[in-house]
Amino acid sequence: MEPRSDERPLPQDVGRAFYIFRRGQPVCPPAGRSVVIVQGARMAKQHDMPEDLFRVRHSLAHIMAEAVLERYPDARPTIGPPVENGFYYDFAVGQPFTPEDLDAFEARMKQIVKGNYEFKRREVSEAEARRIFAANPYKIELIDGLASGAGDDMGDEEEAQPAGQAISIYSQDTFTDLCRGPHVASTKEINPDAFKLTSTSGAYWRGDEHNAMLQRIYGVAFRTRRELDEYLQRVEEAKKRDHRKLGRDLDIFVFDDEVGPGLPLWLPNGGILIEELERLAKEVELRAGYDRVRTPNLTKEDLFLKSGHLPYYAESMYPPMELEGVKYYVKPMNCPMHHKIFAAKQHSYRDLPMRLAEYGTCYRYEKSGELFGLMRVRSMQMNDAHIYCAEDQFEQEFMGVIGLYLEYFKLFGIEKYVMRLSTHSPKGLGRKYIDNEALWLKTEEMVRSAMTKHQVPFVEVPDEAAFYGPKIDVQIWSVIGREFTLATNQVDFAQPGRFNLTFINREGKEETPLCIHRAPLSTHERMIGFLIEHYAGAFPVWLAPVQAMVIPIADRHVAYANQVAGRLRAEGMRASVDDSTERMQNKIRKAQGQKIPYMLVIGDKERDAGAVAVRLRTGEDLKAMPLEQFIARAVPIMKSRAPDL
RNA sequence: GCUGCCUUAGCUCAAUCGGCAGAGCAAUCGCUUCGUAAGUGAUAGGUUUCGGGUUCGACUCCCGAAGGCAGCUCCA
Repeated sequence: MEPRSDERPLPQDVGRAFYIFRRGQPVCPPAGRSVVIVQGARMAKQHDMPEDLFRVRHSLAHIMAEAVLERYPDARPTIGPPVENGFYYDFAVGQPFTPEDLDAFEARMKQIVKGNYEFKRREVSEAEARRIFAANPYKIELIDGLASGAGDDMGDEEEAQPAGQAISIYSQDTFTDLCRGPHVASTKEINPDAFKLTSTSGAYWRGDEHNAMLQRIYGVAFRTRRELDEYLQRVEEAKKRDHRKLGRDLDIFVFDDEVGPGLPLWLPNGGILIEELERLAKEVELRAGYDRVRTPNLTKEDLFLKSGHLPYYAESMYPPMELEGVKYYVKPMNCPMHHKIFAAKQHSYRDLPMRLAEYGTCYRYEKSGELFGLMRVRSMQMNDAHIYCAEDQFEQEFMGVIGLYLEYFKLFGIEKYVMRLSTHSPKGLGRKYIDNEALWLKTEEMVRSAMTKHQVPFVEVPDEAAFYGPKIDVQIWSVIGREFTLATNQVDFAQPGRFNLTFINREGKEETPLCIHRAPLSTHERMIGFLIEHYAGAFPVWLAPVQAMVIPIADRHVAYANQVAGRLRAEGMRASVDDSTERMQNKIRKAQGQKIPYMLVIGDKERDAGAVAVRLRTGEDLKAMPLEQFIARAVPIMKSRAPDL
């Protein structure tokens, strides 16, 4: 088996796809609980990770604040929670921190830890808390929140505390912080060699870009030096399979400054990946009853006004071009045009469900800082389709799409993902979301019950829906740990009405269909970015840009090598001949570097016997075998899209 | 977009205090014709990302822009 994208271990004891999200990050389950809530998960936060680590990380955040305040007395600590692998603390401070600051903070923290200071908890009245933190407007704001029953310095606003509950403060050495705890009893519980400050960055107060920007310092912390080293090692290893690096090494894609940021150029090897994925999608979608359509990359403004996209998405659309007084937009999604295709004909209930598929190319003007290799780009080709169905067909259609997800994940061996039911939030109605709460609740329940009935595990996260309806997103992680939505399955109760889409039902009356937006194979960009990392560049045979490299040992073997490659190509394999003047060893090394599945070495013996000596990229040497025998082995593996070699 | 950092040959990186811009790999041309992860010689490759400034002199210092990286925000 080829390596999978698993170097960022999931919390232990957690069933796959069964863990909890907090602020979009998966977090550990309560100690001793192996399966966790699927819906509306809210939990006592001190149990998000083993409690001793939670205390250590949380306490280190306070100790870091002490070190920061010693060096910068004007800094104002704001919020500093433990997080996966460590902790951070956000400070309001005049000057951003420098790498030298970090070194100094870390050195000072080690001293403090070795000082064996006690962490003392004290409960204070609201008035006293206001006195203690009078010089820190951020803490005062937190106290305001506590007094009114909102969150605390963990930044977890959803987890409301009863109003009027006692306010607690924690002190160690010279530092006192507003804090719920818990903490270590003494700094001697902290291993001074098992933590490290890793980075600084800007971060908005309370995660809102309209607020002031604070300076965040991240640290990682573990129980032992060894665990810390292992973590740092894992991070280094992960960088090696970063799709941005492998994409260049394997000649899959490039970015060019003169073309523009976020606009990838697919090299021939990338072109092959795209072709293979589209071939897969077309086969699967043909079987699943989809019709393929094609639509323009450009449409008049009116269409996006009608769809309702412009008010919500204008910021991430390329600005319009105006011709003869008419504004045209480059499309950021295909749906409005698919709706128009549905509307082009009158439909009977007998036509439904109607499934319109298109690998459409869309353009979205993502903010510059949001671009990320292939995972977040400005031009993308989506595995898009829209399913128009009657309400009583919804469950089957929606779960049919989920079935496609699962089929693809099995094919690719994707095991680390989470399905997320993204729902609306009441406060976003009319702003982020279509203002029809009844329909939200109804469609959310439709999805929830369909998923539950079919026993597909999911987590539920409010305020993540599309503007037109709830959705099931499939969350995956890039090799460096960033979370992305890979695939999506969205309910749309808004656009069919806006487009006056109707069908004639059994009673002979007009009825508005539901629409399901879905993209199980994501976009080519994100899917391939993910697959590069998932396979660490060692693609299964069917995806490998070069499937077999024929390696003649000496010049006199080149003619036969070309013959072999020709025979393989006749079987539909992508085979090349390395006829460079290098030695065989060097040719093998290069082919290994390109992660080519099969290396076929050819010398006198093979030429004379009509054979090939097969070396797999795993290093395994299958020795010489008749060419036809190799074909009998490899071609079925290729055609069946098997993971084997 | 915001905060910080970075940008030297196709790639990975050097260049002392401001004093002649270098190496490995890759590429090209030879020699070598080899049995499972680097044979060998030579050649070429640079307006040090771009635009200003300071200086006798700038890869090096200052200002601005572009692109990238980390995080925030946002997202397929």
